[in-house]
Amino acid sequence: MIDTVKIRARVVSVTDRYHHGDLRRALIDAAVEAVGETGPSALSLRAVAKRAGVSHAAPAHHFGDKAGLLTAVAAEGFDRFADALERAWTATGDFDAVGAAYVRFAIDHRAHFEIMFRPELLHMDDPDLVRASVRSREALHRGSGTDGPDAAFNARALAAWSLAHGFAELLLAGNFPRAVLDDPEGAFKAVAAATALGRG
Amino acid sequence: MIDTVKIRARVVSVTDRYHHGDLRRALIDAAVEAVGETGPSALSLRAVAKRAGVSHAAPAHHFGDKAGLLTAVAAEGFDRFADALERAWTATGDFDAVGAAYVRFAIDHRAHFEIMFRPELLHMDDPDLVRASVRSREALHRGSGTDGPDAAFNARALAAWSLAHGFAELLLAGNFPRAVLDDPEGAFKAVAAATALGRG
DNA sequence: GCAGCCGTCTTGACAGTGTCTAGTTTCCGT
DNA sequence: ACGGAAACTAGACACTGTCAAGACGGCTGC
Repeated sequence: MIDTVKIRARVVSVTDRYHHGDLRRALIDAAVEAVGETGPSALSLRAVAKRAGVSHAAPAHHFGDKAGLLTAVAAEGFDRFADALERAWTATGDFDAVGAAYVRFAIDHRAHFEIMFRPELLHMDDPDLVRASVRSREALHRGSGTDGPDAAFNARALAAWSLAHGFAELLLAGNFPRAVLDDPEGAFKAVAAATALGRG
Repeated sequence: MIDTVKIRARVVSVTDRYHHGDLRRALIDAAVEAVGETGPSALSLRAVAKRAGVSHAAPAHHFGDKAGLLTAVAAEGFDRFADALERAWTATGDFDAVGAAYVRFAIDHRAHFEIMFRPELLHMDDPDLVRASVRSREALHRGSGTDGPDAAFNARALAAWSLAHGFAELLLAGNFPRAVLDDPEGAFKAVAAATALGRG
């Protein structure tokens, strides 16, 4: 308890010091914020630095370059994504719910999601990114009832993934009517039902 | 015949003149080329201008700004997209083929496709873009057997669109194994078959 | 046939961008 | 207490998109 207080005090007071304390974390948060406001294309590294209250070159020290920062965001996103999918699967045990969680994540963590599937913005060979993205792929395969060694070649697995991903992408891009936006998870379940991919 | 020759000769010889002749067309082509090489995020208006052999500010005159150029590319893309979907539908009359055409288009016209569904890069209120995108949406609804007044709210229509779109996006982003890349249309048909969305 | 207009394109400038280098500040192990 | 290493700053560079002003040339009205 004493430790907790100590650490909190340190983190707070540390903000205006030369050594930030946890600048890496702060930069990721600032990047997520900025992406949430302006989209990933318009993201400026200098604006992120300013938001975190550090000099314009500080991000490069922690992430190498712009793609490095986005890679860190994507990796964090994939980890939370895997958590969400696993949670939905263990709670309900059917694909409808996992797919709905897929869509829900895209909406609630839009900034992360908009970066996660953009290879040209990332360092695709980053170990953390690879680990996290494999983790969420596995969670999804489990959730679509297509677990196993050759899940990648399984038509059912590809169908489940494509359906959820396409739904999420089209939704975020503004291609769906109001009714879908009002109840995205319900809409997705209706869509999944229309494909007989329902329970798996 | 004489006219054709005359026009061709004019277009060719006109390239190095002060008045380009069809700079608008040339800039769109150059943009598509550049996007195909470097992706949409790294697209530089100045690089496009250089590629077309004109000054760096020439694009702005025809398209207003960068988003204007991309909007023109997207509109052209949606028109060709609608053509392709309509062709597949009238030729075969089933959804499998229309979905396969969806995927085929994303691969063959990757540069167009990568721009078409990125609202933050476009002027979404551009009349040409709206017209063309509505056209391809209608073609798709026809192709998924969900034509009619309330097609947008039809779960089956959303399912078909989501499936094809998700498959295409995931494929382009490099998330599918080699086997899928070798025969994308066949893979999609197998995926569609797994959903009971097969014939419509 | 030719004067002038207007659309087409160029030139130059500006603020903002990512990234590199060198330098300054601070922490931490000894 | 001190020396090395890590964290961060400051300045510079080439490049970006956009804007204003000007140069050019095809077309229309006479």
